[in-house]
Amino acid sequence: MSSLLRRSTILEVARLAGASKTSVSRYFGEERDRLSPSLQARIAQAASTLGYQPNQMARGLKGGHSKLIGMLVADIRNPFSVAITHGVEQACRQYGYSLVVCNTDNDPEQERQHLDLLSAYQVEGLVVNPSGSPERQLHTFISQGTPIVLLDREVDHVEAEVVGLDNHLAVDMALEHLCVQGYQAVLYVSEAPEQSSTRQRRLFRFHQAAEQRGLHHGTLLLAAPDGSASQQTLSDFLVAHRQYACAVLCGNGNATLAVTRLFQQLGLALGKVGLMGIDELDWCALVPPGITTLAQPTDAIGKTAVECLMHRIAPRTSTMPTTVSFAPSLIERGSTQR
Amino acid sequence: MSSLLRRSTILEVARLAGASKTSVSRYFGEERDRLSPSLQARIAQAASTLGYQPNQMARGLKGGHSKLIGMLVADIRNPFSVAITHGVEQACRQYGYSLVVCNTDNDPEQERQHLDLLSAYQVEGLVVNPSGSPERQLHTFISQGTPIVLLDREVDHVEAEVVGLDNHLAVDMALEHLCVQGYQAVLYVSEAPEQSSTRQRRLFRFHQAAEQRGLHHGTLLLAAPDGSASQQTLSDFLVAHRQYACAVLCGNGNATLAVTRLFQQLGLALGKVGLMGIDELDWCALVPPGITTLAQPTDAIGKTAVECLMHRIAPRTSTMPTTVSFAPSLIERGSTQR
DNA sequence: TTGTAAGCGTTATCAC
DNA sequence: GTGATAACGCTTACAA
Repeated sequence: MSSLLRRSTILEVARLAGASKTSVSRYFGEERDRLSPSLQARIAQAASTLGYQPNQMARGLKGGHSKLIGMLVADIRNPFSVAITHGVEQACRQYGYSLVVCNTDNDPEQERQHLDLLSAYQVEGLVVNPSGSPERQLHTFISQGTPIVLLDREVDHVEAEVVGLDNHLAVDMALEHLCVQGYQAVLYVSEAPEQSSTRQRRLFRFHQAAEQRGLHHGTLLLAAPDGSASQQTLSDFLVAHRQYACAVLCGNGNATLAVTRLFQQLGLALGKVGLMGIDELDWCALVPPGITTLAQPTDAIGKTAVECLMHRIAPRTSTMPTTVSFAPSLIERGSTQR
Repeated sequence: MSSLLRRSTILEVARLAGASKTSVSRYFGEERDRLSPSLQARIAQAASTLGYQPNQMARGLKGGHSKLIGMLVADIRNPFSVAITHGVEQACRQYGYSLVVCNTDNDPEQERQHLDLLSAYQVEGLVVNPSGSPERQLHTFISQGTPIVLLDREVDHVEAEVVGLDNHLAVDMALEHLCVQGYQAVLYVSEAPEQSSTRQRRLFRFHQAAEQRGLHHGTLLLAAPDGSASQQTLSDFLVAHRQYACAVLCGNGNATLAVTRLFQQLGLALGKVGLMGIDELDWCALVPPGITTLAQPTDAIGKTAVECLMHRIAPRTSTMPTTVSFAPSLIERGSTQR
């Protein structure tokens, strides 16, 4: 029975095994092989009877090896973020790291605090889905040699890999699909683009590509949560283009949610007025006749982010690219069927 | 400009401020008041020019004060869990603690690993939404004096506060509502109840209360994800009770999702056949005519969990109750309107 | 009010 | 192969 009051230490294991601290340390570190089989056995035995487990705090103290990865999420209640977090966590565990997840609720101040904190815990790497532009602090990490990966959003003047969706491609795929389905006028709906390079990029590409295709188009920036203004903008757009087949393209999951509500408030029939969203959500299949989406490969994105980190933590020969973009996959449903 | 290569240490601050390590330590600890204003000023000055921040690893090592709370989540992709996690994180931050979130994907083995890990990081408290029955390990924490709070699910033989919904009340409220709306036969749908005390409790109370009310009732345990068997069970129930007004009560969010899919596959009209779910979800308002739910006060639950922990970490006069149950709130929508 | 010095549990650097 | 021993950065008696 090993329900001691105190965690046992390396010294106690060493004594019980008739060995030195060093050997026990080696056993639990990278150098187990250097120990003779008999010593290994004794240590294993002693450790198990004592229920010994190395104290990570002490480990982190000496060599700076906290075995911790920090992750900053802009909005943890966003299903997309959750999916990515899930991927990141899995990958971390595979590499023997633990993940400290911090949620910033899109608040730059909280973001700053959390970054300080993660630095205080000596995280060995950082996965950041930025809320603001914490350039200074990220530079601090970089200059200390802590690798950083940016998720989904870039930060000015911070050189780090950026992992995320190929926004250019995503918008193109969306418009292509809408055109094929015969829609002639498209309204793009986005959350406020100021804070997010991804939102800006999608928005910009939308203008560009819609122009190229000769589509009638407009933009709706979501503001007030009650959606009063949005409702007006949407119906104005539909009226102005009533001679065309109209569709709405949503820039992310939140936009899709908001617009679906608007459709219901306005009594619009999905499909008659097309609806398509970037980001796949649980319920997109459930709102009849189903909402067409562009799904992001969230697990792959998370996994890739961690891989970038690992390559930089234990530097190999190959240099990594500075941007990794994934293609979305089209999930076709009734909302884009006229 | 403070972009040094290495984090500066307490010693450097002390030197620059012309003070001792102890004073600097006091300044950043609980004893700032004991220092003379002039000393405080000098230290503040020095610390800020050096960009000093105490190393939490070192702090944790000496006194065991890691300022870390560990949280184990059974399924991080479940919106309910996310909401709770959000609440827990906020509360932790308020108390000056950071949160390490570990997801177990409902896998007892992962759960064990994560518990070992959290213990290795010297977490000062634990919020656990158990996947299995990690009695042994939880006891280890308890015997080391680390307080534990159980979320939503109990674990046999582990004495710890349990924070969650008042399941008894929730089921009663649901049945009451369904009765008032004129439904006479109710099918209860649940995920496998083996692992979860909450699921068991709701299921049990359903039988009991449905019986008391003289309702016709049945049970559907979700198994295969494709839902083939479930579809059969549901339609059988409806056929068997076709002379009554039928409704389905879903035991949690996943069940609601699954059942909503079934309704669509079977072409059932919401309301005609009643549908009600425990757990509120983003999209419940969006599937016409809206799905009636019982919402859990997730923020309150998360906050309470952390408060329990804090009371035990810094023991006060009052003893805490061993169970804290919250009442759900009814959100009435069209799916329970005949 | 302030400082000195002894750890905390581990890893890294040398020796043997 | 194995083992002393000195850090790591901080807290905390104990002095002054």
